[in-house]
Order: sequence, then structure tokens, then C-alpha cells
Amino acid sequence: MARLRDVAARAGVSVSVVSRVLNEDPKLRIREETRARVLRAIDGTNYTHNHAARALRLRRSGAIALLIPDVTNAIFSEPSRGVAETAAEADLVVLLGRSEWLDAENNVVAKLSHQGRVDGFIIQLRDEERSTKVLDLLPVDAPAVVMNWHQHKGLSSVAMDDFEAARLATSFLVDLGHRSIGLIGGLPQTSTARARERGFRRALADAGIAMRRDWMTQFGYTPGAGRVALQHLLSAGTLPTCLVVANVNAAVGVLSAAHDAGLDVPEQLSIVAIHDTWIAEHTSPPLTTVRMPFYELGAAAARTLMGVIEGGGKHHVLVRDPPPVIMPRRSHMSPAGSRRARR
Amino acid sequence: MARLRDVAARAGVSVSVVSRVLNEDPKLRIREETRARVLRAIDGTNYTHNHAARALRLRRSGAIALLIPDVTNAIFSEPSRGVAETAAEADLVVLLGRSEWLDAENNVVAKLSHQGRVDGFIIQLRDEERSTKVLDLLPVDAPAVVMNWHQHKGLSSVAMDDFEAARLATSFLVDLGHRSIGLIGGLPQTSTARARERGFRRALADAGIAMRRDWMTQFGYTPGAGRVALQHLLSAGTLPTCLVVANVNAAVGVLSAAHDAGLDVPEQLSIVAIHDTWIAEHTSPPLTTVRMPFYELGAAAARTLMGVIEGGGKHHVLVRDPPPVIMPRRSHMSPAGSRRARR
DNA sequence: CTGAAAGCGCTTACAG
DNA sequence: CTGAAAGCGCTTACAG
Repeated sequence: MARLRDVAARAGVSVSVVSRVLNEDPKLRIREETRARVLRAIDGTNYTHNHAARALRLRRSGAIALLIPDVTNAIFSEPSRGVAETAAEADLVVLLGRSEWLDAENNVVAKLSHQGRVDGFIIQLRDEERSTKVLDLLPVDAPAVVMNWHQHKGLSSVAMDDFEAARLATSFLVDLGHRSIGLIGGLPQTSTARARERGFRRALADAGIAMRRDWMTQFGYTPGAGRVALQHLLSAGTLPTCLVVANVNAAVGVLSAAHDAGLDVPEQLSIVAIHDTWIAEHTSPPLTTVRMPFYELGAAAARTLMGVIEGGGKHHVLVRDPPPVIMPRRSHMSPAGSRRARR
Repeated sequence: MARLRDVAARAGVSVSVVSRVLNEDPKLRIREETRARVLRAIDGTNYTHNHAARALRLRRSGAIALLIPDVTNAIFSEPSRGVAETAAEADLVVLLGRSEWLDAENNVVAKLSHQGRVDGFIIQLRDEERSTKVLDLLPVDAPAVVMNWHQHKGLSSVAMDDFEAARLATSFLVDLGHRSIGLIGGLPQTSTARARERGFRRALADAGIAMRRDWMTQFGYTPGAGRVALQHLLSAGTLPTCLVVANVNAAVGVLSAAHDAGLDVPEQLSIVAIHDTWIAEHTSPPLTTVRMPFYELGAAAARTLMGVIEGGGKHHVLVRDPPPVIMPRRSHMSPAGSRRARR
């Protein structure tokens, strides 16, 4: 590989000049003729900077780590793309890791940070975890942003408008004529689950519908949790005519539990799920969802982290462009009663 | 951060000694007493090596890139884990990228390689792509292994036993009593699709069953492809009593197309899909699958790449431990005719 | 307008 | 048994 020195020799100048031309040093005064010579020499050698040397000199690794609980989860793929593309524009490389790296026994995150392998972290916490645990395990000065968290105490955070997503899903069902509406919610220790529950309550309140605690569950965002949640509702007594499901993965579980119970969706139970992933198009029936700005969440996380790395200080970002929007498919309809009434 | 120099000062020795102790240099002769002093000093400062400095000196970045077509695809998450964990044991970090980086216009891969940011690449090609395209776009000397490819011409490759997986799925259906069996296959330009088709043919031949070309499709591994494939079969004439579906994602599409057509699975159509991902448990009905050693595939890819990086030369690896195994769920049963016959 | 030099933090061949 | 020194390839304050 060509080094600065090779280019310099070729152009008949010193390495300093080449470096400054390459980095477009604003303080550089140089004759156009010289600059042209340097540029020509650069092309001639197809020079690329050696990254390790530059990192050593600048004390910047040019890499950030994205930590997610489970690489398996399609929910995280769109934000990952947002992170990756935004980072790439700033010539940052993204290292994919698991939230488990933030572990007291074997703290990979601390290691990466100390080694200077990574300039900062974007962290998606596990739903089961205390949100402040991260503060104990992250090196104090490591730039970091928590993703999918509203107003994290201690670190920068970025989140989407979960309140509005749930409010929208709920009022969509209200507008369809539903009056008995349940919520299959996430774990209450997550800020997204809390925001979605608030959105749900608000929509009910706006419509003058009484909330029924026994139609609200909090088992989490996984298919297994969704399955358990519906079984719970089934065993508890009468069912609502429809459900807002706080996560599309949980909705997959709800659907399969409904199927097992011989419940027809949407005929006997309408479902609107939050998050629009590929799976929603391929369930039976295809799921009506609320599409969220996942890509933009990741992009915002990357930008926020870059700000922190530059010394910008803590920020909390709420991504609401584009806003949540209903993707109507076939898991919803008007409630049986209202359809009869209309005939 | 503590540097070598700090530790050395603390221990009252030179930096060379500390470095050698740290790296367990076999050529180092040292008094036990001195070694102990150095070790104590290391603990005292909680020293970690500076990665950039080491990379510069050793001409090794300590990172590998894993390029996959679509981070969205659960199929790739298990191998990713295998790569990541195996790499971590060798103190390598994994950088997640997209196969699109291998692009003539904007060749990110070439850039990373030239910059020395990455020591090698594990590449999952896109199904649509010519398998040799990678040879044109990869810097000639860049260590690389192609994942999910049998005997790649030009690069090292690792694959699972796709032949056996399809053979197993097919003979499982044969043993159930099926005699009319179709194959929903992948794109024929991929080596996995070809191997699976061979396994399918072999099982039929072994059972003395004639293969019917009109019951075999080659649309690919996606849900959309599976959907199209079933529609194709439906419009073409009589259906077989069962299908081997070469990919679980395609099977999701087959299932939803069957549902739309009012075809009962498994009553009218049995399905066995290759690959066991979380989705298989949550479809209606849950899918009978062949579980494949995906984690081990990734692990093998990482080990193979590490070998290439050490200068080991080209290798082709077939991962067959653990072997493919049937995960029986509810998408299969004996064919209607044979059940009647048995009564 | 351009160059010489220091220094980022390591590793390692060599000297003693 | 241990140390001094070169050098990996950059950037940048400083000198001229």
C-alpha cells in the first residue's frame, strides 16, 4: 500500500504538504501548481490513509458499537440500517454487538472502550433490565446513547413517538365502532411500554370509553408473551372486540393463540399492532399495523452519538418524522354488533 | 488511560519488559521476582493496550467484516452469532456490513481493506448475484470466505449439508406415506438450491418415486417467492399431497398463499421446510422443519477466515455437525388416501 | 508558501 | 536477565 511518503516523493514535496492537501487543512497556503502536482501524485498511487496510524495520532477509532439484545429480531434491523448509513456518511464504521456485552463479569464494552477500539456506543437495552444498570457498567466517560428510551436518566437517548402510535392505533379502532378495547402491552419497566399505555388511555379517554384493567396485559414484546397474554385474557372472562398489541412480534403470538382457541381474526377479534415489519404481510390474516420511523430512529441515534463524541453533551431526541401511520391490512373490522346495527 | 510507559515506571523496568510480559513472549528470560513486580504494576494501573498503536505496529486491525444481503433476515442471525463468538475468542471484533458494499460504484469493501480497517471478510452473497462477481470486486489479496456456498471457485467457502437436509425432509414425507411430492426450491444459480434439489431427487429415486418437473419451482427463498410458487402450482393443475420447501421464509409465503386459496395445511397439503427459525413455531399451523447447524456454520466461517488471514490458503468446509434433523410440528400428516387405506 | 521534527503507543531485533 | 532504540504511518505546531 502506498504511504504518504510515497506520494510525497512522487510529487516532490514533503509529507506534511500531502497530508494537508488530503485533509483539506484550511490553514494551508499553497500554490495552485503545487496542489495540482500533489493531487496528480495521489491519483497515480491510489493512496488511502492507513487507518491505524491515523487513529493512533487522532485518538479516534472511527468506529461506534451498536449493542442490541438479539440480532435475531427484525425490529432492530431497520434502526441498524439507519445507524449504519448515517455513520458511513461520517466515515464511521459500525461494530455490531449484543447488549449482553454490558455485563459485570465480562464487560466487553469496557474493554472496547479502554482499548480505544470504539468511540462510542448506541445501546438498545433488554426489556427485562433496569435502565440504570448501564450507568454502572459503562466507563464513565464513554460516549453513549440509549435507543428506544424516552428521557433516560444519565445518558443521551432517542425514541420514537410511542404515545402517538398507541393513541393512533386505539382511535383507529374507536373510529371503526369498537367500544371494548384491550391492550396487549410491553413490560412496564420499559419507557416505550409506558408511553404506549399512556397513548392507549388517552385515546379511550378522548372517546369517552371506560378503560378495563382486566383487558390490559403487560407480558412483553415477544411472540411467546403475546401468546400468554391472549390465553390470560381468554381464561379471565369475556373478551373485548379488539386489541391494540404493543408490538408486532407479540401480535404473531396473539394470532397463533387465537387460532388455537378457534377465535376468528378479525371476525371475532380485531387486532392492530405497533411496528410494521415484513412478517405483518405474511401472517394469516395479514396484520394491520402502525408503521414507525425505525430507520430514522437509528439515524437519529447515530447523529446524537456523533454529537456526544464531539463533546456536545447530553441530549434527548424524540423522532417523529415521519409520524406513525396506520397500515391497514386484514386483521381489523367493525365490531359484529355495530355491523348488525348498521344493516 | 495507562500506557506501557506508566506501568514500566511503576514497576521500575523498561517498557520492553512490560510488553513482553504482557504478550507472554516465549523468548523472554526474566527473574520471577521482576515478573511479579511487573504483574503487580499492571494490576495497579488496570492497563489495557492501545489498539490503534498495536494495529499500526502489527499491521493487523483485529477486525473482520461480515457482509450479509439483508440484516432483516432471521436466517442470518444464528450464523452471525457463530461468527461473533468465535471471533471474540480470538480477540477479533466483527463489523457488520451489507453485501451491497461489494459494489463497483462505491466499493466500501475495497476501501476498508486498503485502509487496513479490517483483516478479512465473510461474505454471504445475494441469491440473485453471480457467485464470481465477488472476485472482481474484492481486492486480490484480501482474505475472504464465502458463506453458504459449496466449493466456491476462487475463494474459500463454508456450507452446510444442504443435500442431506433436503433428502431428509423428502424421505420423512415418503415414510409418512406420501407419493406425490413437490419441491419449492431456491434460485438455481445458488449452490445451496442446487444441493437441495439434488437431495430431493435422491430421496425420490431411493423410494422409487417418479419426479414430476411440474411440481418443482425455483422462485427463491423469500416469503414472496413462496407465495408465487404455490400460486404457480395451483394454476398449473393438480397439486401434490405435500411439499418440501427449501427455506422457512418461503414456507411462510406458501402458508399464506395456501390460506388465501382455502387449502388446509396439513389436511390437504403437508409442508416440511428447511431451516428452523423462531417464526416456524408461530405460523398457523406451526411448521415442521429441518433444523440446520447455523451457529456452527458461522463459527466455521470465522475459523476458516482466521486460517486464511494467517496465510493458510484456500479451504472448502462442509459443516455437518450437528447433522440436519427434523423438528416435527403440525404442518405435516399422512396423505388422505393412505389414512383411509389404513382404516 | 513549504519543510523538518516531534510524538501518538506499541513491538521487537539487537546489544550488552 | 534487561534496556535503548528504531519504526509502524500519520498529523500538526512551529520555523523559516
